[in-house]
Amino acid sequence: MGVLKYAILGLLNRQKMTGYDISRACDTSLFEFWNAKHSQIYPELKSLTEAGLVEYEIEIAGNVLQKKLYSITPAGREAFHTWELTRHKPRGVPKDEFRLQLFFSDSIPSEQRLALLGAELEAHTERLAQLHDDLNKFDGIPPADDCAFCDYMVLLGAIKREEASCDWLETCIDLCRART
Amino acid sequence: MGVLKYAILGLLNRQKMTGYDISRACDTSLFEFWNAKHSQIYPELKSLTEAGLVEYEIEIAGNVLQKKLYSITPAGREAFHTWELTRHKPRGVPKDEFRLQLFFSDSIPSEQRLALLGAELEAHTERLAQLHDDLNKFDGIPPADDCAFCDYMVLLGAIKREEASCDWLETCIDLCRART
DNA sequence: TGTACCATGTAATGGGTTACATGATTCA
DNA sequence: TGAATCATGTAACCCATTACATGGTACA
Repeated sequence: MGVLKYAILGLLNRQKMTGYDISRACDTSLFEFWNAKHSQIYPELKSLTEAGLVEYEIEIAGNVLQKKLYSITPAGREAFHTWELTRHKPRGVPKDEFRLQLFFSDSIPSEQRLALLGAELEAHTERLAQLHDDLNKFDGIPPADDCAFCDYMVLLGAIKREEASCDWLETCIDLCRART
Repeated sequence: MGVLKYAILGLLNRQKMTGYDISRACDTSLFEFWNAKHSQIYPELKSLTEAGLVEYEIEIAGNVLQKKLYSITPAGREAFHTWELTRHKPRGVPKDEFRLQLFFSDSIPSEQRLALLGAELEAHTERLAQLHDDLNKFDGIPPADDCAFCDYMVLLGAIKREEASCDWLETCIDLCRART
């Protein structure tokens, strides 16, 4: 495993960044499919530096503040490229507390189950609306060799995922109502 | 957190089981939304026993083999029921190595990207076929108060999820072809 | 001058996987 | 009698989160 490593290398393959920038990227551009806290990123950058896959230069911001501006090394690019071309076996199905709850919901009254389903649907509907807003920021489909095109594809994936969740939850609600 | 605890309590709320049975259940009925290895389950059962939420009786199978047959206690039922009725905040988006890879795929040749997308589509298509087989085992929709109805709902969820994945991957493949 | 944000780290803890370790039962 | 499966556990390690800890910069 050790996928975080490649997330970082992939970002640095595009441009020089600080640990803080990488942390920001996890909260924004990578948000839909990866995440990491700064407490994980800084140690990882340290070990990548020791492994010779990245390097840094100190930059002074303002008067005193030292920023470490990281860049990828040729060895790092090589490692990233190998990973990028490899077909990785999917890890098991993601854990989902809501589905676990629903799986055991024959043990609670029907109205309570409907309440849980309704709340879940509301959350996904809201999330879907946000994603549609993000999609509307695109001015047409970017060209395929542009990294904006990748942004576009993963955003489409997030939208289809949320749509499927909403669709499923609506079906469940209908079924519960029809069969009670 | 500590959701595994409730997965176990939920199973024991239905029937008495051994640690091994619980382990099996994780690989089968819970597979679509939860999983745990036996090395995690046995210690958890120990701590649940210490907390008074479950208890066990020794059963002899064959001549010698001692099985621990666990059952839920009233306190355990209480704890499970509280969890079951609570609306839990969803943990962040699940990590997805493929999407990470796709996000960085502007760095590789177009044919390679299409190959990755094709392989991923194939895997999801196969998985979808399996799930449809599982659905066909149902003889109509079970009544809403039956635990088979819960099985049915989570299976529908798994199917919609896979359908969305296939749909998305097909869209990506089309887009890549159209814009190259 | 205060607040939001930029910037970097470590420590403790929890959750989870892999590997180690053992032995009984069932059925062909 | 051998293989698949049932059955229970521990140890080492890895990944990740929360909390601890510090301080500078930009801007209103």
